[in-house]
Amino acid sequence: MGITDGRVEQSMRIDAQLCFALHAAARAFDGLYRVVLREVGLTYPQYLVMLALWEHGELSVKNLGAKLRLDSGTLSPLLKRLEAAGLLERRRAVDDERSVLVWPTAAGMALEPRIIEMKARLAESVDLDAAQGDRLRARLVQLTESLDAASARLAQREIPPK
Amino acid sequence: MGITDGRVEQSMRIDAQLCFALHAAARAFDGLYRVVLREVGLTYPQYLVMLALWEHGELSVKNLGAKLRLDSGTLSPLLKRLEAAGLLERRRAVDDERSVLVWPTAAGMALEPRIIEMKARLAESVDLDAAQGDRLRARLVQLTESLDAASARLAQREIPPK
DNA sequence: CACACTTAAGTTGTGCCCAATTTAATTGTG
DNA sequence: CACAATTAAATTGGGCACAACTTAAGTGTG
Repeated sequence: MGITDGRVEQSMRIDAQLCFALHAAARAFDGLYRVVLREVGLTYPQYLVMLALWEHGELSVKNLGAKLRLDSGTLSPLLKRLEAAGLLERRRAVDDERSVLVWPTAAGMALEPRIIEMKARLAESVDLDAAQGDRLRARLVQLTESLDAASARLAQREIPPK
Repeated sequence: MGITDGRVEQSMRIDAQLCFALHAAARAFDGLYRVVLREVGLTYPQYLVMLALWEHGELSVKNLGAKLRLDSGTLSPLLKRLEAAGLLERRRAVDDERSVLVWPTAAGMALEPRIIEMKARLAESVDLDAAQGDRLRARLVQLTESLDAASARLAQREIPPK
């Protein structure tokens, strides 16, 4: 294959890819959530938005994006769909007309207990020790941070002249 | 918030979500790869396809899908784009006209050393111990399996009548 | 005050992902 | 052999993710 270092070549194998394993696991989780979320008519990202709103009551699009790591290009149409579904409302903030506030409607709030019940069923179905899962989660958060830092360094190096 | 069990409510918090951490890490990895893959004009899924082709030389769309966990709905247009870019070729298999075989062109093969060099730069930029990374990968593979098993169980329960 | 700069959402375009459906080829069974 | 069932790709449609750009609102400095 035109390379001499066995270790480098080894690192090219798909099943050795941490990145690939990460994607596969994320998609597997997605698939599982999709099955149960279909009952309430939500997609996984929509579920994350509702989760954030149940926790915080009201959020600006910007804050929501920061929490979910999504930009307005993704959120704007997604929020529009949730608004059309009657689960949340949107209004420009009075003190700063640039920002848009989002909060759950009564129907949106009514969804929470159903989702909690659903998650209980899910947790039961997946064989995953809670403590172990939390350790894994912590390692993923740490990984995300170091990846973001690396991205920032690379981006900076690519556009170095101010 | 209308629920009495503190632990259940705790499990609703976004930052407690393994699933969310997984997504965020996958997207962070994606972002990092995007920066460097842009130089060679590949997206991350396209890169995975090329990786599989460098390793196996020739694959059917079905086999490719099994390895990458993608279906024809995703692969068909993606492969079409890679073909248009001159990186691979496609042809119906002679022994079974249903299946389509895919293999890298010379230009596609020529990309491999560039990618290897690129990955070396990446590895250097990300602060990640190799052994630790591999342990994490193994746990993710295991998680994926148990999630898939749970999905299969749920799907079966939902459409029980034969 | 004026004007450049910055910030927040939204829009557009490209690509990915999946579900559902379609088409064509192959296989299995009476 | 005939014909139902299965299989492999491709297509269609909805939604997510991001880059690049636009618009409008706020900020800061001369």
